[in-house]
Amino acid sequence: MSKQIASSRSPSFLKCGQCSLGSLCLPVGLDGQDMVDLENIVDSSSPFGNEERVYNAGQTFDRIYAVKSGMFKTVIIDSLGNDHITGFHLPGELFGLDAIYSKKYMSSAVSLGTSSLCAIEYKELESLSHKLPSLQHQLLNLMSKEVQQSQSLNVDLTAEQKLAGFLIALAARYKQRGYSETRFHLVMPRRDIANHLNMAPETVSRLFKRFVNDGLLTINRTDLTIVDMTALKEMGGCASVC
Amino acid sequence: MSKQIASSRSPSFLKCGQCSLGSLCLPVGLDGQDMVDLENIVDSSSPFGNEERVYNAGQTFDRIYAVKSGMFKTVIIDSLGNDHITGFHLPGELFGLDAIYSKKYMSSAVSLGTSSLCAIEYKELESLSHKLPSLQHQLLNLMSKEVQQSQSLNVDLTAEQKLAGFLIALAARYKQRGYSETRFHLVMPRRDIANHLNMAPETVSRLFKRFVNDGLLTINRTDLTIVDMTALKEMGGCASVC
DNA sequence: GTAGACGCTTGATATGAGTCAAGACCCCAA
DNA sequence: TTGGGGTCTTGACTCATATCAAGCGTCTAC
Repeated sequence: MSKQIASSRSPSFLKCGQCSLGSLCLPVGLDGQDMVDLENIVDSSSPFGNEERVYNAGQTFDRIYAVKSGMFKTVIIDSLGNDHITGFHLPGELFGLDAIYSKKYMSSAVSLGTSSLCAIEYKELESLSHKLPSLQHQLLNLMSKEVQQSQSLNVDLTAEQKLAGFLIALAARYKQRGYSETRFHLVMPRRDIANHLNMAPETVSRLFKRFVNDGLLTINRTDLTIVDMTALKEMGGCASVC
Repeated sequence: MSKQIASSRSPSFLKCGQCSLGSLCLPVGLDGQDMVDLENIVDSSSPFGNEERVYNAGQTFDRIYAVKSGMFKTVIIDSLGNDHITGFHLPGELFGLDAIYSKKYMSSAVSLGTSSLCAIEYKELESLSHKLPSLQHQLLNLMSKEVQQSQSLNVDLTAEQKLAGFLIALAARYKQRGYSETRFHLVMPRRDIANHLNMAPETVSRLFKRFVNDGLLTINRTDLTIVDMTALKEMGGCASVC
């Protein structure tokens, strides 16, 4: 990828210690010199435009990424050429972790809208983790969370339950980041939501209509408001986040 | 759990350095004193009987487990009471890793047939990982593998593709452990296979019949022989293991 | 042996969600 | 302002797989 990566030393770079996402991201538990050590292995990228690629499946793994702003999706492609969105990544979340074992990216990472991220050389991160117990701890925690989340996506639910669960989880993640949990923008197109949840875009459309009719939410293109959170949670069966 | 756990110092315990699973399990990359250090935090359990529980969902997380012999399944239960088998674990594989983040087990672990395992206090494992770069490396690798695998289970496939993929992956894992990759025992009941793959037991039954009719495999209760691996792989679309 | 239980198989039917096809809406560009 | 391309919605129809309901093995216990 020819994307320009600014060094952490460049003036435009907001260091981890100053970043508002510190409480969600890798720096959890770090301060003083430890924080500086981490900052020194983090590089900040210039923004990505809509649908711009960070890396492609099959590329040699070297870095993991943390979302700084906007949203990224990770997409795997099976041998038949069908693609599947494994996740949408919000600010403070990491992606690329699935490549550690295989040493090459198993998925492609793509920007949704205008988004930016931080890149961390994995080799350096692993070394630094030996020195900094808190960093190792947080890295393992974040990977564990990832395991748990992708496992809970596997449960057999109706389309209705899956979509409700998806919205609840998204709301919770926005809330965690200090945004409204009842009103937010659906950055990704319906097609992407459908793909991620293994359903047809038409089904997503019909379900949204039903949710609106049932007074669970209002929606205007990408502007979504959750009207009855309780009912939505009940419907989703607390599938993802309870 | 009242299960007896023998200390690694007890005579019956086969130490990691002598264990044939060392090349798959945590000890990868360790030797000398490092191996001894690991052995000292590993406890070996007495065998579990069929359907016996190792831990229950909701219990406080303290240990991760490595399968020594037999097979274990991990089961999550959603708020509606439906259970879902997140995985079957073969010798050398770890489970309980999804609990690191949440600090309590998200799933229950259950023995299939007579099986045994090793228990590792997670706190001690994390501490030891600071000291031993190779151990940290392997732990992160195994977690990454787990992420990748559960993600690839999420792709939208037909029942036929899912079952074929499941058998291929199982064959590959047996091969890795020095067993035949074409002939093995299906330790788990049809019901469990169906549950894991999100289908009805009847569908599994019908598909097995079709696979036999099409000359892909022969099956006698739990005794399965893959006759045409190539065709099976093609059918599975290399979904899990290529 | 025989009875009971359990798991597996098989067939008939139902249904949720996919597919196909058309139309509506929205946004941008000229 | 108008035209064109994309995304989203809606309706009609199809199909894969679930569900329901027997029936069949096979194993165990007495």
